[in-house]
Amino acid sequence: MQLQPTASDVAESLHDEQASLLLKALADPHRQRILLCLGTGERCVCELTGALNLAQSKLSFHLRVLKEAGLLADRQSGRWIYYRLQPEVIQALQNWLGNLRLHCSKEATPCPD
Amino acid sequence: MQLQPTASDVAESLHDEQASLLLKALADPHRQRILLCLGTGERCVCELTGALNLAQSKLSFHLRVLKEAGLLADRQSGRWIYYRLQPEVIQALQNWLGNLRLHCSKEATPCPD
DNA sequence: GCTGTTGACCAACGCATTTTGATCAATCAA
DNA sequence: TTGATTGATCAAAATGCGTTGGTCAACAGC
Repeated sequence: MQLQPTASDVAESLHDEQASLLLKALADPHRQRILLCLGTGERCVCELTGALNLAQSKLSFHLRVLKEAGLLADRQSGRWIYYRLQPEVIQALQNWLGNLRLHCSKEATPCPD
Repeated sequence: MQLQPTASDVAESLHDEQASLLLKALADPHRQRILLCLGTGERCVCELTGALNLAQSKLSFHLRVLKEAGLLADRQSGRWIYYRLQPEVIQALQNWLGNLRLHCSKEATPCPD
């Protein structure tokens, strides 16, 4: 049973449904801060708690949302759990957005009366 | 007084606050469908109502959210109002996402004990 | 003018998501 | 084994967001 989309699932382009999940996960300010922080490299949860000044259970909740969307991966090392971005998934979302732009400049046919 | 960010405001890169507004606007499935529809070109509200099968006031609400985020522009022609995507804004969001990927692969320094 | 149509706006309601505080499992050191 | 630390999970409360139905302004045709 596959819980999260793997990187290869989304490497090239994204189904609208997957894009929807990603965009929903990205919509929260706390989660955006988490992503910005992880944009500088992998980090342990205990580091994130301090860096972002978030209550532990709140951080854990948002990390889970991001992970379930496929945006984050984690690894355990002893007592610590390290999270990192999944750049392929972000790339796929960039591509999805890019597709929106391809033909959007076509002017509307005027509404008949 | 400037209500929405203009295209040139966001042409190159995006402040985190602007990105936040965009991502929040993108988080709703109805709004995603609107964008996908407008991805094929400019459309009148009355067309969108039919194409997306949305109640008028619901559609109007979501169009406003997207417009206030800067993702859409509109023009009036007689009784009709035509909406279109703002490709520069979408491009800017793509860039914002791209920046996340630049340095994200740096491995964490192990947590000291 | 009057009427029909298009589409924005508003407030009340209801649902989904977030927050909070507590508990629990796993790991490690003493 | 005991106690401390890390981080996930749960239920309840709080918050935020979307929906609904109604009203209103602008425009066009009669």
